[in-house]
Amino acid sequence: MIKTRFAPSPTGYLHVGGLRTALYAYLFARKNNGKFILRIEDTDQARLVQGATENLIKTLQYFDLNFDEGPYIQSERSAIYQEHVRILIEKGTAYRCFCTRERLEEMRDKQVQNKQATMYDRKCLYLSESEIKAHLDQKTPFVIRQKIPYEVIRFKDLIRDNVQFHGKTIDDQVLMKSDNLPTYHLANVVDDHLMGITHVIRGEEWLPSTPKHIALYQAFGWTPPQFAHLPLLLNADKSKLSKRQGDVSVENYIEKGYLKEAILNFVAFLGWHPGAGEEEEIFTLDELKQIFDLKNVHKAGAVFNLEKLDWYSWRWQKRKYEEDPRERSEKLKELCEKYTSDKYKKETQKYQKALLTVEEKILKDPKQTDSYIEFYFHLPAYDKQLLTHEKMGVDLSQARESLTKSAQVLAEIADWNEENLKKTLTALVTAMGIKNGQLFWPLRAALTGLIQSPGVFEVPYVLGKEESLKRISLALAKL
RNA sequence: GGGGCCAUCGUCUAAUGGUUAGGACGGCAGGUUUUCAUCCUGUAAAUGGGGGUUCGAUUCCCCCUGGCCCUACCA
Repeated sequence: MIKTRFAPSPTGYLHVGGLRTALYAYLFARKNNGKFILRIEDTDQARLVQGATENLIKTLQYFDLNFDEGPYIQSERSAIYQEHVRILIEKGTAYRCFCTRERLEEMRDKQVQNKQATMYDRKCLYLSESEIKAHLDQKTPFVIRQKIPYEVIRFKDLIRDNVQFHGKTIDDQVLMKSDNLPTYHLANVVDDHLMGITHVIRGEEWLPSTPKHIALYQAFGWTPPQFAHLPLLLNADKSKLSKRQGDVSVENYIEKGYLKEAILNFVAFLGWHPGAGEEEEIFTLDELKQIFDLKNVHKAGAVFNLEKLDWYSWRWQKRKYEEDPRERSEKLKELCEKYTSDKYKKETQKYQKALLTVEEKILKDPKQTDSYIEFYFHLPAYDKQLLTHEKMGVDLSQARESLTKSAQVLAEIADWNEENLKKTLTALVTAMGIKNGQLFWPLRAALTGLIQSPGVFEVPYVLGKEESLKRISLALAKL
């Protein structure tokens, strides 16, 4: 039975790279009718963040990446690791190291100076029984190190095929810290084995650690699981995706209004492709479950490119809202609530009408909501040149004429609605014998004071008759 | 310094020992639209370099170059 796990550290938020790792591990398990479990790797007390675990679980569930077991919490499994490291010491594949941090630092400095590899010199490996006993009696703090075998360590990675390292190039890893908590390497191997993980799917940054893990499995006499090291997610400059160069927190993207389907679809395609000439790029989680295969995961890292995310987002919005228009209005409501300032909300009727005219833009970029509707409430200052448009054949005198006539016919509209506005204004175009743009451009510009805005029929409707006529006369005053 | 991984348009990627090296995003141009957006059409844009193997290499092998990852009592 296939079993995969997602094993994040609770450092505060879910990293987009972590989301993709979780997704692949989840998809692989589901595709093969296996299990997917969650394990929280919180053995570093210094990096613990309050509430991070809860947040991680919540976010995973938000994406419907449901786990079948767990969450297992490593900090609660301390006794298990201690028992296992004891076995290693007995077998002689791990040893206590009493070296002080100062000594280690000094040693490393020297090695760097001499352009040597920085590795522990195994001083404590050669301590005699009595020396060890003396240290123990004196309660000298110690760590437990893994004795890396002096031999070639090979393994087959599901994505990278054969990989090998020589033990002599690998440092004797700390397995148990002086606070009696295990390091990643120990806890990870012990847990993966005990939890029956068959496939370790994780980021490529772990590739150089894998021989240490293999050696550990061997030391315990266990069969190692299969490994699949995923390509890294990269910044625009190709370095490992980092906080410094942009948003890496999944929660931030949710906050920004991206649909979960879009986010998932997007990260799924960062480093993976259905292959076989498939050209469709929009897939649901269920569809991904059917077609996902580790064989189609790439080796090279993938730049995390937000422009494509925007496209996915738009495509998913259209798809979802076509399926369910109610969802669209709920989403819109939620976004407006979050992104428009209260001063606009006070003018409830106008505000709501205004929103209708910019719905699509809000969905595409919710944070701009305020600026989309601002002009309805305050006419921006503008130059009279805005009322002209060379390409459309609108000069200042044309603008004056169009606006004057517009004001006349608009003043006579009794029932002020979009339909009537459209009827009246198109009739005016015909009557004047001019092109649409020659009337509509200056009118829209006068009403909005903007170079781009919602349409010329909806704007005056939202503004109301009085305000519309007022803005037209303000424009005429400039001419 | 040591070890390892990787290399197709700007980006995400497809494909194959023989193709006009395909798609998508973005760009540009045009069209629709009163403007922006949407939508539609078109277009530019890639196999890092050098050696092999082969009738033929982007594909297989080697070297180089470049990029990245690891090199903590972090994960």
